[in-house]
Amino acid sequence: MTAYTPGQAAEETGFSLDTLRYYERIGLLEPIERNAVGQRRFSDGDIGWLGMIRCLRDTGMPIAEMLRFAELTRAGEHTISDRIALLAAHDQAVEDKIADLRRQQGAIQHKIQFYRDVLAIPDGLCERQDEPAS
Amino acid sequence: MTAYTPGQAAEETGFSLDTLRYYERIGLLEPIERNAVGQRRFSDGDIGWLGMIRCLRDTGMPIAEMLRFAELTRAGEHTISDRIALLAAHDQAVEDKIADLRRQQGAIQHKIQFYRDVLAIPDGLCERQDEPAS
DNA sequence: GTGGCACGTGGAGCGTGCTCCAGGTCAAGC
DNA sequence: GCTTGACCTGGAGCACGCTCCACGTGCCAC
Repeated sequence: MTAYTPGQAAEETGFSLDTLRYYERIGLLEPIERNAVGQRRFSDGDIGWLGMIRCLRDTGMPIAEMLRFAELTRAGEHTISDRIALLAAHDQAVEDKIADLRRQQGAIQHKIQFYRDVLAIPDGLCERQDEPAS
Repeated sequence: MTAYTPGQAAEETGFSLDTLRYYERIGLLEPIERNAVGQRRFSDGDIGWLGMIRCLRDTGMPIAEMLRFAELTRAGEHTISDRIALLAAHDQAVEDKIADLRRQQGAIQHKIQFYRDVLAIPDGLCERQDEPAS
């Protein structure tokens, strides 16, 4: 079982030192172990949990909901179905978000093509270009 | 050519009245036409532009970059290739974001499956469940 | 023993993107 | 003529998620 200094934990997880302290402060991390002089020593478990946090965060889960997940996790095995529900809802939210992004991306690509077409028109032939609605 | 009251424009575009005024204030919209008593009347062109804004906003473009796009658009046709470049870069950013979401979604689904497996283990057979790294 | 460095704490501050508020104008309806 | 409602303005305030700061400790190298 490795112990990570704050610097190593930051390196490993990609969170800044301040963010790690912040997450501990708000209870997203449970209190991190300390060495003799009071400095944090992150465990493998902490690093793993931070991986989960990063995953949830990067998929757009707000901190409040991550906190709820953290609390469920701490509360023990009887909360597993709640955790499944929470994650499944989030999974669906991510699915929806991706579908939305794809849709909007289509509009952007359409617009790019519109501009390309405008550029392709020889100068004299171009009376007046009005932009389409979106 | 229809004219939209602020309320209608909000309805049509999904932006709040305050947001519409805010966008005009910061220059994301050019100054909206006013009627005799100083109330805004949005044109079809405004509504179309707001559709573009919504599309860019919802795909995560920061306001500063939308402002740049707005300025290019106002500057005239000689900026079209710049606009293409801007939109193409954003299109790529959206593509990357989607790929990222898919990757992280995989991890979430993996975790859900892990929890489902835990639930499937009959009570006595379960010595101790440690969570995987993520 | 002096620097430099990695860490600690509590609390303030910040960037983004709105959102709200007080106080006022006009038009329409009762 | 009074209320209601949609709008106006300038400016303050807010939610979120960090990020920075001042000041202090302990350890190691020179």
